[in-house]
Amino acid sequence: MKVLKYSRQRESIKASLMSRHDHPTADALYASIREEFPNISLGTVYRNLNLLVETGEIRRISCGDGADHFDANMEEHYHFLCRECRKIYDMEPETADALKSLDTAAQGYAPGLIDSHSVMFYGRCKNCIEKK
Amino acid sequence: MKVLKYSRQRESIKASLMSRHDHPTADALYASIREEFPNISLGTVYRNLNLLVETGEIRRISCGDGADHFDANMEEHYHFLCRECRKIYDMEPETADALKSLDTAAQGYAPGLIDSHSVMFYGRCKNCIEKK
DNA sequence: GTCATTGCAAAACGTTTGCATGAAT
DNA sequence: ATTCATGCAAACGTTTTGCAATGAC
Repeated sequence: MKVLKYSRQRESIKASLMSRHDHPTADALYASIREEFPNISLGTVYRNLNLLVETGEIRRISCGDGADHFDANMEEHYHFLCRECRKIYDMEPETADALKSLDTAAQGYAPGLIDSHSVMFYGRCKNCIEKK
Repeated sequence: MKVLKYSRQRESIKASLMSRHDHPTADALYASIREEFPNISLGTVYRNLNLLVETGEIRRISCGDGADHFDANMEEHYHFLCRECRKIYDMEPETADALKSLDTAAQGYAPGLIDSHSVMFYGRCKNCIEKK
């Protein structure tokens, strides 16, 4: 098994992601990392994001809008993509019941092993509804 | 607003998708349509799949495995992607409660308007768990 | 006749990879 | 000294697009 070596680029990528409250794409993250590391390459950003996902330090959000998004918040929560403004919202389950039901619904498919951190919802957000 | 004209290619794409129980990608669908329309182009398949999604006749499944998948089953159900075998399963909510809780959890974000047909779950399926 | 749809090829997009160089252990 | 990580550029797979020709209405 491969042993990770320290790299300041990887640290910076993780730190940058942790400091954000949005859910940036690799490219958006690349743009902000460049302020600190003007020579960093996009390939390095992708490679390290993949590593960080593998080690469970960050999470990948594939919402189907073309590019993957990333999130350093590893607490149990869902994501909601507004199909109108394309913004991704964090979505905490309102009640323990909601969570429990999700797990129940999942039992038949992957008993005890569902990765419920990755549930994706789609719709139209409050903001967009009110603007109409 | 654009008015759709009849096209046998579009009909065939929809019919082909309706006849399948899996969740094919555009490319997989293209391969099977080619048996009936040897000259159809991949661009046409993509264009029509997009049209059919817009009109609500079929559904797009973006599970983050590289390519979008499509589904002609418009009944309320979720999808589950096994991260090991990469198969997509249909996932009927086990109980009305599970569904209700999902809707409840969604109220704060898109009251009454969440597209709950598109909830995606991720994990490891029973088959893959048993094989270990 | 008008305008949507097609096939084709090229381009666009997000992401991965090969390789020679550099950094960490 | 070994082996992982980097920057760069090229390649990859998926999807979109421009265009002239065809088909639906």
